[in-house]
Amino acid sequence: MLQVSNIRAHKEAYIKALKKRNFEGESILNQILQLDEDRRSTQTKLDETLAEANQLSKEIGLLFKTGEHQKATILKERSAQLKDASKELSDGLSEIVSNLEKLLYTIPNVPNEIVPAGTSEEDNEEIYNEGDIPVLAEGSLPHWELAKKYDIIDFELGNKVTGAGFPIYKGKGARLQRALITYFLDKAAESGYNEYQLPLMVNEASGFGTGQLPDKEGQMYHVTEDDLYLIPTAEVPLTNMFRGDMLQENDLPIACTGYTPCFRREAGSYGAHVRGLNRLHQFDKVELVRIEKPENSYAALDGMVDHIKNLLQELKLPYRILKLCGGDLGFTSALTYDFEVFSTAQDRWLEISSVSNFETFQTNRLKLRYKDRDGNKQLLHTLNGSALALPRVLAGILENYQTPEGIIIPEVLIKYTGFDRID
RNA sequence: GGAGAAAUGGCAGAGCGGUCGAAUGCGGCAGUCUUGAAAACUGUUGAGGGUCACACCUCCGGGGGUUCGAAUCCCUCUUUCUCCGCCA
Repeated sequence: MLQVSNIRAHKEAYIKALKKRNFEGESILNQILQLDEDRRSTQTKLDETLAEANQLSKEIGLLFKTGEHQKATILKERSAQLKDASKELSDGLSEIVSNLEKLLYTIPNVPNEIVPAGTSEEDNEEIYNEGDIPVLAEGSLPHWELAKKYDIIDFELGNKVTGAGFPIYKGKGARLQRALITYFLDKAAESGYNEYQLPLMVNEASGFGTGQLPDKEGQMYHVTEDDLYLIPTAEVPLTNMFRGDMLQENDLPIACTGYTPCFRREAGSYGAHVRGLNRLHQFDKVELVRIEKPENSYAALDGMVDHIKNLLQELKLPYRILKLCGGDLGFTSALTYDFEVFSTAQDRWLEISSVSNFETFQTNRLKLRYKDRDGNKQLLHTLNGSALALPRVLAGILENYQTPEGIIIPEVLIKYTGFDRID
């Protein structure tokens, strides 16, 4: 959520930047500024009325003490008038504030100046790539065929137990998953991230804090009986641990990580591109979250990119990094880099990580601030990134490491899997 | 799930329906003293809105009510603790 004070100060720049994500902001920003004016003037009137009522109450109290009941009764009438007036003003104020917030919720984050304009993923900029795309032997298979051939992932069984999009990993498939999780967590610890084990359901306030609510309820599974939401990513519990906090300068930066299953409804996604592990309702992911002072957040974003690069180098998977264009940028993000692994047998790139700086967009909702050396309170910046999302990494490993003798396990994983080949 | 008790500032802990945004202690910050530190002493120290700055307004778990006036009374929800039940 943008800050009204910033909208006032940078209106023209914001309108221009929002155009990069094809958001026409001029009229809505003007409405917001107008509502904010109304808010303040109504608040002032209300304050004056309440001040008079407070004063009056004190006088009435004194009159009762001195036994001047008649005078007190006269003042009580005035007090009743003030009460009516303040009721009206405060109702009006609530309505203005609620309208103001409704508008604020509809505005996406302002893209960073280096974000390219664009309308879809076609316009994302490839900024880096690494790793050779292997030339596979004749008869090489897509990962869902390999999964079946080696009996390591059972899609039908998951379909039977739960439904489409809930695969069951079996045997070496399950162990490979567990190996990847441990490997990713160990690497995160090496980079200074503190590990957490998190709730998989969150309350409404948390969904709101990170921007899943309101409006994007459809992405999350909702447990209506208890009004809880299954997390679509560990970002939600990780970031919301700090909701409402006032941190000290020496608490910063905060770097935390957690492995969780992630649940996504993905309503309306069907077709060939969601086959196999490409898109699931439940998948595993190790997530990184950082809370940074504003002046450090972009350096921290680069650090996260380096961390993920290192994972892919060690796994020896061919990958590329994209800088998302305005049209493809998530609602809450100011700058996002996507990592994609090449799926050789499918001949397409699969997104396996998304790393973003949200600047103050989340912290403004979370009321997450710190006190700087001079005692000034400032909103912090939040960042997060997947490191990594398991299913597509698994897909990449299966497809890129397939040989006629079976699937070779990447070197770095062997100490975690305890086997070096799936056959 | 049932019965009872509680929820106050960073923490601990007072608080009669009317100068209570809230005693006191600890902690934090600043100063005096000291070569330095500790101790001692003095001062200061919640958040949000608003203002050039004051004034002023709001907040004592959340919401509602009674009253001229509520941290204080009533209703309700949530959470925590104790006891009982159930349970990996």
